Amino acid sequence: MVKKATLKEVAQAAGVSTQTVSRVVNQRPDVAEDTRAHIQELILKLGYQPNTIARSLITRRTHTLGVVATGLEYYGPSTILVGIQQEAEALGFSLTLLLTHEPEKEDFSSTLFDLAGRQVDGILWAVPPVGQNRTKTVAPILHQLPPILFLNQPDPAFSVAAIDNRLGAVLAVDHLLHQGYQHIGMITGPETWWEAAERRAGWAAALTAAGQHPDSRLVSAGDWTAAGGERAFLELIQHFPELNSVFVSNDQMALGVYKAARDLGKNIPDQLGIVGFDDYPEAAFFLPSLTTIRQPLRELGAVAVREIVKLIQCPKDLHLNQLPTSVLLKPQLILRESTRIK
Amino acid sequence: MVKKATLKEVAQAAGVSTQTVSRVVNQRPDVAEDTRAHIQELILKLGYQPNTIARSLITRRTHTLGVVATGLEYYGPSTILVGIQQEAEALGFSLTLLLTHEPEKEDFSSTLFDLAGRQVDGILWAVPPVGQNRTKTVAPILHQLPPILFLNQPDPAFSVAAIDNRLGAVLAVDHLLHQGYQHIGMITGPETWWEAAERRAGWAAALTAAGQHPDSRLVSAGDWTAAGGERAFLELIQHFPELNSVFVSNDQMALGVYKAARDLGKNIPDQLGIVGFDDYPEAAFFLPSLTTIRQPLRELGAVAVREIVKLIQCPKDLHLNQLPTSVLLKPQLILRESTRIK
DNA sequence: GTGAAAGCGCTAACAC
DNA sequence: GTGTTAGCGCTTTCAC
Repeated sequence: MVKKATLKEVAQAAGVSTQTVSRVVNQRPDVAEDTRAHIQELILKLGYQPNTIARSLITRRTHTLGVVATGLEYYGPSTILVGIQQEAEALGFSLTLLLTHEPEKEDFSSTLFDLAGRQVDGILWAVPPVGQNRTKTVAPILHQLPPILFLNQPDPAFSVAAIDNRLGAVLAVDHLLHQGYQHIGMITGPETWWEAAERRAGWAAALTAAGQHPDSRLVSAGDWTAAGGERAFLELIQHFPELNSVFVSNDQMALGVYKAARDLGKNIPDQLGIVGFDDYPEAAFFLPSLTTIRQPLRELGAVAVREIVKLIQCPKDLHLNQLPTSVLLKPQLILRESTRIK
Repeated sequence: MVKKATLKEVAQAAGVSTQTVSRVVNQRPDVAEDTRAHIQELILKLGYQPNTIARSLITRRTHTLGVVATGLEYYGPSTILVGIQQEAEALGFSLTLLLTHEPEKEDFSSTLFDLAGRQVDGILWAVPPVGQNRTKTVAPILHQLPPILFLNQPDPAFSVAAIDNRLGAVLAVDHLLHQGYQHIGMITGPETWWEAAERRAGWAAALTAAGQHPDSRLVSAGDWTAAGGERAFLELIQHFPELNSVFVSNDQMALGVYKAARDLGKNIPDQLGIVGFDDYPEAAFFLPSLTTIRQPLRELGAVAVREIVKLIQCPKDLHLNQLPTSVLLKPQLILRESTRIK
């Protein structure tokens, strides 16, 4: 790469001070029209491109959001990321992306400090919290960090945007009950994911409300994949042959259940009712099509960006005194064939 | 956010020069052991975090790769991104992510200049090239940009890493022919995607090699989604009722074909053979399971990072004289039930 | 081993 | 309207 032109060089070429060029570059009004035109011409000619890094050093704004995510191979996380990116772009922010692969092992504080060192204006944390160590690890260093917003588990100590997973699960189970299914099993995601825990809790709550006991043996854990869903279902049905419906924690695992059902000769929905979670685009194309819980994932990403930008723009001194924001979006039941009893 | 400690403040607290602190921070050997220990302690105590931006300004290295991608909602692109991120992290690079939504409309050069202004060390371009304007638009400004590598369409003028999509299509069609399917249709992706065009070309080449005419009426375009695949197939079968197999440009669209086949009462694989492309995790769980072309997508991402890092580390003066690199990875046929004729 | 001086590319604050 | 001065936080160079 050839050396790029600097502000100073443009200024010299134009015979003006760097300040004047700076004013042109930043579209300030107080420059004479012909000076501006002349400089603009030189900028083009020299291929001048402002050095964002130098600018950031002095303005203390990078217009960059740090995004920490995991599981981009799954529908949920990648859709949220798309939502984040779109809104960020619309608001003039770019993204620095960090992916973690083993959320359990992750060291919160070093990742956060890394991002802080990069001078991101704000942080979006989309990794499931493991246990309660968020409070323990993050709270004490919060004052050394830029504004941070978590995309899961609401917590009065932090700003959060999330989807009401528990409500989604309740919608799913209530629907199954309403359709007349009696024995409702549950296939959860990995227990380290907050989403998985919430969906399970919603399942339990809905059963309890209906006067049933949410026996933990009615629950089996998958790993978000179809293969995991199949495995979990086979395990479940072995212990509970009378099971006639399952609430599955995501659509991919539900597909695994379809396969197991076929292999066992169980008809969906007559002998086995299934409700998934996500409403990913293929769910409508399962055979039979999958009843599921639709999540506003892109909106979640967009809301998260809007909230963090609000926090960023709030005057620094108010920053810590301010109450953390908390947004909870509602999911929605999508009725299809996998729970339709004629 | 509270004001963070600077190098200078640490130096003052320690009663040494900034230089000495800098040496400690950068793990230089030439510092007395007790000086180092003392400073290290203060760094911890003050919560000092080096400002990467200031460092980059002077070292001219950001250890950041700019990634321009699109279609993260699809399996291919998001898997490539995961591969990119893993390898980048392993090599000590972080990512600045730019997503474009309408690759057709995208203005190459402004995006590239934007990234260059952010001082990324290298650029990974994972957006499909529209027509031939890559050559026209990018070539003339190449000398003003950091090293750039394209994740598609090989071109002697640029460094590229890609998967041999054409070969994949040939594998698919040859397999169908070998299984005895006579009338082989094709469902392509959007024509603006290089991958789609290549797969179509491979289909045509394989048919031609077998003495058949690749009639363009045997081709229908989808949009990578199951819904699009269904639509494209219905269109196809209406014009060619004798069609008994299709090569579908990705697995999601293949799922749409399954649905159409069921609605038309066509049995897979006896009356309709189907080969997909991607081998995304759910393909093995389709009913019947889907024969498809597996792409080494994560590896593609990893290779791309390795190549761009090589370019970055190559001495600047050799940079432009050097021949562009080109890596082409091979896909693989995965045999399953959707093409099995007993 | 350690420090002083210079400056990366840019903008803020003020003077004229 | 435009220029001057100062300095963001750090590393480089070279002196001691």
